[in-house]
Amino acid sequence: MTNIRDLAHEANVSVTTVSRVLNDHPYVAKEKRRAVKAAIEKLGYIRNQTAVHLSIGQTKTIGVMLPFVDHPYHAAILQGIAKSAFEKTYRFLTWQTNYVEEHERTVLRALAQREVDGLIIVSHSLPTADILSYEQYGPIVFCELHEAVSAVYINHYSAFRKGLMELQRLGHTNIGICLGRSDSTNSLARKQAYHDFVEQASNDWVYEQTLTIEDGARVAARWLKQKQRPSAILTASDHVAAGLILELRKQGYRIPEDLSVIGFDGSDLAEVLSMTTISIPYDVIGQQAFSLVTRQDAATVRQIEIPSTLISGLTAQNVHPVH
Amino acid sequence: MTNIRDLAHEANVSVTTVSRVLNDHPYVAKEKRRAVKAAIEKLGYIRNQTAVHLSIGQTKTIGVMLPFVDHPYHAAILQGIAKSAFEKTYRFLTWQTNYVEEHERTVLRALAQREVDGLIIVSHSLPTADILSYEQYGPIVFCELHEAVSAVYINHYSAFRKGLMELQRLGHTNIGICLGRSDSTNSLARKQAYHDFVEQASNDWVYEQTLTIEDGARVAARWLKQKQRPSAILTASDHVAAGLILELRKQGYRIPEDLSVIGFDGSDLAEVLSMTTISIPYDVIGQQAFSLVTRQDAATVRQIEIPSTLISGLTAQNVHPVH
DNA sequence: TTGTAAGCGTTATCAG
DNA sequence: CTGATAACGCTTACAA
Repeated sequence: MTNIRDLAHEANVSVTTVSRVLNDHPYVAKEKRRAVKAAIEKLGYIRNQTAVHLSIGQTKTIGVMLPFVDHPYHAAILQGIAKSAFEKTYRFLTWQTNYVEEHERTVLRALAQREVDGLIIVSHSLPTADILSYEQYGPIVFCELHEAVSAVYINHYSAFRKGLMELQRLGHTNIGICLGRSDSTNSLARKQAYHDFVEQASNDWVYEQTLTIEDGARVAARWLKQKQRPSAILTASDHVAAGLILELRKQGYRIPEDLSVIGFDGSDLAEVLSMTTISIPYDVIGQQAFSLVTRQDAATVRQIEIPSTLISGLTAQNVHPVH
Repeated sequence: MTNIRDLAHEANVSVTTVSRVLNDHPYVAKEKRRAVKAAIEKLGYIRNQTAVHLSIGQTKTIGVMLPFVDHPYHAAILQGIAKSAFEKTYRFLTWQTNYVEEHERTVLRALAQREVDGLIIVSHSLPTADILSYEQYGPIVFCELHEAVSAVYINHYSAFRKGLMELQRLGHTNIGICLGRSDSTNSLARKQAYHDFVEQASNDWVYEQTLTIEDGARVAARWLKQKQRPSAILTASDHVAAGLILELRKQGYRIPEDLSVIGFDGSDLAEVLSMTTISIPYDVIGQQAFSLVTRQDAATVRQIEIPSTLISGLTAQNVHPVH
């Protein structure tokens, strides 16, 4: 493997000059520059990035911690990161943690070991304070809102409020909600919005621990068993909404006549089912998180709120009058 | 930042001994080992991986080239890679190319520059030969079948055959197919299967360039306009099938009564729509590709075929007799 | 404009 | 068992 010393020898210059040519520095005589380029060509030289990284003390790589790479909205964030990284000729390393704390620790260790210059944490289960103790090794940006951390986030309180308001505008008073992981920051904000804005809020109508299509079907089963049923349900993901809708239709119920349903994410699934949903620009989250983690003044805490949008579909309508 | 020299000084041993302790080598006296560990603790030492990489001449990182990180089946492959990489304490760098050749070249260059030890190419548009010229820099594994390359692949010919046979079993003779990118290896294999196994094969019933839900809706529009319509369509992705099914239902047609549809991938979408589909274990592709690219004898060409499975759903049924 | 030489933080050879 | 010392391949003062 040819290195810059070989080049220097071949071109009859010093390694410094070679390095300068390689990095497009000024102050290199035309002929020498030409000579170096010729040597590069002749010897088929290719720069060894690892050596560059060691020398400059940076890897030009950022790390991404997320629970699942193949969940639609995490993948969408990843795609935003990929886009930005490519544009700025950065690389990114991805770690799938499955929310396992020991796996999350591996990611933090990688930052400490200088494998990456900074970290984007899409979602985590480790206590925030534990994570922040690694900030000494490099900037850390979250995609969920916490106090005193840099974050690019969705205001789930106001996003949920949007959905609840829409249902109330349609005349619904008996409204239920589906939540994801029980104690996540997001779920807490959503629950808060529910209790703040829905007068008839009832814990019987809070369906917790719903994440997948199957969970949606289970919500349907529970709804069917209830004596007092909500006339509308606001979910925390299009997947759950889809499971709910399709299971009820399979049972002969009509959506939205028998139950209004609003999804969350604005995914393909929502589009396919002409779902009313709250759309989130996940790719923008990724892009902003990337730009935050690579700023010069990355040490400064910065919080960027990403707006959500209600998309009207055919799964939520005026409350069905009781005969 | 404390380094092994500091440790050596603190523990009163040589850097070699420190390195040995760090790497759990035998032949280190108990007390010295203890002394080094104490020094590590005291100075809060953390190993610099970049230096390790430069020294051992490997990065313990593999690169992944794929067109879109947020397309369901690419994401599923990625998740398989993520799983295997984590288990073997490897890292992986992801590049999203959007099928842009210049972007694909960037990835190859990264291999040459030793940023990664090997490459997994999920899908590409660059000529295979161009890619293979980079094999001198490290092992390259494809997720599509080509001659003389290591690959983990789906036999699209036989997978499509499965779908076509199923439709014929149901009595269909007028069968159409949807294909993705026109000249991709996969499309060619699928077209071949179509012509080999369907007697009434007709180019009017080959819908090309279909990749998204919207494309599926366009297939529906075209199908509606045709005088001679196929009674069944085998698609190349659940997304396309979903667009087709939902658009036709919207227009008042019944699936499968008016048209039998078979999807491809075995995605969430298929599940939601109770679709008949051909399921592919994409995560397994990722895992196998990873194990191939990290083997000792990675230079040897190895090809691993991944099996596909027909999943019966409610979107394909016996051909509707003409009255 | 150019070059010498000292890092960057490890690993690994080889002699003791 | 242990330790000098030479790599690994590049960047960057500093001096000329």
